[in-house]
Amino acid sequence: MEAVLTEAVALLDESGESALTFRALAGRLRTGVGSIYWYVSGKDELLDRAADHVLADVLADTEQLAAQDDPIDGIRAIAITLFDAVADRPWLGGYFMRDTGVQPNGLRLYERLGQQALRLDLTARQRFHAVSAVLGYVVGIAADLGQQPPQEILDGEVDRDEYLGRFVAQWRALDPVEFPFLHEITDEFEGHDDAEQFVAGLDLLLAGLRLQAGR
Amino acid sequence: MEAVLTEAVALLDESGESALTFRALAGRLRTGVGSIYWYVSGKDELLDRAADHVLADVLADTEQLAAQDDPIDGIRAIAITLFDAVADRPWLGGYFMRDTGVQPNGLRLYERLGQQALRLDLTARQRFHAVSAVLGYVVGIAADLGQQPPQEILDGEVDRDEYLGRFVAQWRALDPVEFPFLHEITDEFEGHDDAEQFVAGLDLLLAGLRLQAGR
DNA sequence: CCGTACATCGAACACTGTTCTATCGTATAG
DNA sequence: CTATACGATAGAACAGTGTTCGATGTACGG
Repeated sequence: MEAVLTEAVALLDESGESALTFRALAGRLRTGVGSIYWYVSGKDELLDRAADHVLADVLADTEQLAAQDDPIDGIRAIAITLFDAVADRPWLGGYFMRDTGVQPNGLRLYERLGQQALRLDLTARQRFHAVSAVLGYVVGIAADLGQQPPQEILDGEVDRDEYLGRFVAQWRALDPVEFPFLHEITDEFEGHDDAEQFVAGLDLLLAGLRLQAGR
Repeated sequence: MEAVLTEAVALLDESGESALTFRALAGRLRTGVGSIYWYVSGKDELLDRAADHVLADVLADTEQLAAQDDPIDGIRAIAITLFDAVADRPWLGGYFMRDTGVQPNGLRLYERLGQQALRLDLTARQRFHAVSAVLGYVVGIAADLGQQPPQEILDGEVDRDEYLGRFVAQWRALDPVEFPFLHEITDEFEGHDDAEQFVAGLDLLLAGLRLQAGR
């Protein structure tokens, strides 16, 4: 059982979502496809369990972060840890939101964020909305990053910078009068850092929360 | 061509992502599967184009919203319009982020948000981050809602309230000492409104942005 | 020795996206 | 009028997928 999950995660990490087939997984485990179905009801459950499996690590990493002085700093740290985990596991993005609320580790992570919110002077509803918003934001950015580059870059044929460069070139070719924002953005986009971008947005969200909590 | 897209969207709207198969689509169009490949290079492009196709409507709906007095109100209105569109098209969630930056309407929507941001007193980088954050947040919440209920509710067998009730019951059964937040949340979750929840988080984000822009 | 429960396996099935080739219809050139 | 080229259609074939199912093994208590 444990081996099934770890090997499934390994396959996902190495070659992405499409590489996780029952036959490939069975091959790795040196067993038959039928055996996997004894542990797992189907592919959906396999992916859910795999996602929750890696969430265990995230949960462990956020263990001591809960002791932060400022609860909002606590939320910030947890969110960043979660983002980092998803950043180098693009496949996670789409599946861990499905876990929140059902799978054990997803629940615990939700709770961990919520316990920081409990230390804020908010109504229950405000707390509910705040935690959901933070989680939703993390998922959204993660999903954005999750779109795996179209194979060429995965094979190493094309450089990542060159890949992004195509977008930039395409944007620059647009009419500057009709697309003033895109033109201004282009320079920022070139050589931008995903993590930095994520944190910048997170801080906007948390600034709003801070305002609401009167801190 | 146009018919292919509209019929594809119709299939997606009616029965979700899994219902859109080349054979089903060909059947509706009273044609062969091979014909579809003349218009579209594969399923990826079909989904991209379908997503961009409905974004045209969103774009039209946000047409007059750009004239808002306050640019942040403008961003708010555009974001809500986009959310509404995704809310009753769960399949859209996962595919329109892939469009932003590539497909025409996705780009225009991005630009439309950005033009509001241009009216704010921010650095180019701050603008870039702000717009990306808003879009990421919308996508994240949308993806959360996008997880289609597991068929039973789609068939009408099980009531939506009863479906959510299962979650609530499961949460209530947890240890209140270990999960204080979840217990507090439970009441809020019961009979919560998705749209209201979305707007609440959006307003937190925009409050932070307002602070940054000095308004 | 049996029997029962757990566990394994892989062939078979129904379905998917995709490719390929044959064919149609129609406009334009000779 | 005929020939040719080309936009467009159609469906059979292929490789690959998740899933089912029954046959087979293994362990252990009676």
